[in-house]
Amino acid sequence: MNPQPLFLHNTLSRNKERFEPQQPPLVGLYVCGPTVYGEAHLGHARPYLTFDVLVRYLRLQGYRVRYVRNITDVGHLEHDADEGEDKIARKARLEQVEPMEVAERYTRSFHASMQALNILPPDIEPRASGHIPEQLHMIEELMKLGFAYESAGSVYFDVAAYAAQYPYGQLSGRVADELLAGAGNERRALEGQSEKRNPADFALWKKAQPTHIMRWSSPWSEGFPGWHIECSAMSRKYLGEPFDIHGGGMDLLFPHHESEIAQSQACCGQVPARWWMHNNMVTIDGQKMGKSLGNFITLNELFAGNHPRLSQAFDPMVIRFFVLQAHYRSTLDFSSEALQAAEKGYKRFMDGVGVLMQLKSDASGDDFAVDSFVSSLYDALNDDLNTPMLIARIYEFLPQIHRMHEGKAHLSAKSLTRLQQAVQSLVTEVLGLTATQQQTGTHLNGVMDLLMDIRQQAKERRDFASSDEIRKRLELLGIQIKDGKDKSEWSLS
RNA sequence: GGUCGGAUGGCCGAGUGGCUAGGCAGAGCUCUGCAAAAGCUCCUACAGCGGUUCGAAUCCGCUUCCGACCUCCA
Repeated sequence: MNPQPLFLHNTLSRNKERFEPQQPPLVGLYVCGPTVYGEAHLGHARPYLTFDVLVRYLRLQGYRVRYVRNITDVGHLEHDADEGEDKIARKARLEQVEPMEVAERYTRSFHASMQALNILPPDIEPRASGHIPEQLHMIEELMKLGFAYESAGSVYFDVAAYAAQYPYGQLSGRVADELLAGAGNERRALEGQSEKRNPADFALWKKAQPTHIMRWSSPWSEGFPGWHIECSAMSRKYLGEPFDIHGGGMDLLFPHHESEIAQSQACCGQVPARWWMHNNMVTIDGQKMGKSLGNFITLNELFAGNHPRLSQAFDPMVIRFFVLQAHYRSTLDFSSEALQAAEKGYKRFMDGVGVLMQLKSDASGDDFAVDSFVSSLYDALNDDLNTPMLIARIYEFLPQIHRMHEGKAHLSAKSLTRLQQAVQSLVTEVLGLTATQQQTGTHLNGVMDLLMDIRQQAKERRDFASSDEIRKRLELLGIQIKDGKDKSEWSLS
């Protein structure tokens, strides 16, 4: 248990603030989940990884976290689609399947990728399509309160009416007057603009065009919910208002999260979440990795090494380690070289941790201060989840571990146990890193034991021609032999 | 144009006033029948120009360059 306070950066104040939930030990966390109309890519992995570490750390500290992460399966208007049709509907027509079939397929694929990355599932994973009544209800409330209006079957949020009563733009630093005056709208050609009272207004409900397949009944039209209302309605339903932490990618800051705040504040009179946390983007060649830019690499491509930019396949744990080696609020530049560096570093890291776990105490005194080292590890996480700092401090400690392993340094049983427990819980439970799994069957293990015995006998006869022949031919089969002092080890490469 | 964030050694990436982060690559060494792996050692960078300070990668100003958001996007 860590007695030190945890500081988390709050986008609302642009400062690190000491985290204290409203009703300890309960913590309510909402994270914007994926829109399931395509394969998850590396950029998607970042927020889920970031908040996975947060949830794991909070739980280690004894908090009871309710983690809600939605699945957006109702589709949203696609601006650059020719007919302005629903993203999911468009994909469905192309693939000749039901829209929900597409959503289901990519939801399953998303779950598989998350599991591979050892990202714990959220406690509640609500689907937008399953919460249409809640969204309709919230829209009706907003209309009743005078913050929304109907226009040609669609319903829009009235930003001017809202801004007259509440501060608008506080999260993103936008100035309400300028937005209302249409600043930055020069390049907009959004469909439906003429229906709005003001260009800054955003849709709560959209009337479906005849070609639009995904549609639900509402008091105003057959249509579908607007771009931001699902998160407001679902977070309110499962976490109440206000809840503790709302998370998501930086690109959602505006308009998505700003709109969520406006909707919820208009309804309930307060900002819906106390902490707003935003992870930075994954870049590739200095540019954001994103669907619309077409420069993304899917997680499955990374796991399989199946992309022109990749020289090899990467273990999901290496991807996880790679992402955690950068602080979540910094951009992270992707390249195959950077991943290869992470792969090698990860192996050394986990090997060192593995050596530590095998250590036995044979001393009564301590050769170094375990307590200050362990607290320095917690300090890193307490400082706005500084995972790269945590990793670096463990790396720095690796030589000490090796000195102990060689019998050149010692720790008492009590200190060693404390060290092992701390590293174990931080590396395995919080960072979520586990040794990469080697898939070997019992048959292979048996055959390899036999071969290794034969080779060992050859070595003892100083028949190096034979032992080298075995090693060379196994290497061609993808099995690597490493000779130690007394015995040899093998591994699939 | 507006809002926000960056520029750190060959590459990735921490660090908000003094104590050379760390990883990868590279060099040397140890171990070893050889190889591989591993371990040890070395490699002292902070875009530019001013300013504040005993002292600045870190604070302030200016300049240059880059990115995110302002339109679905993690």
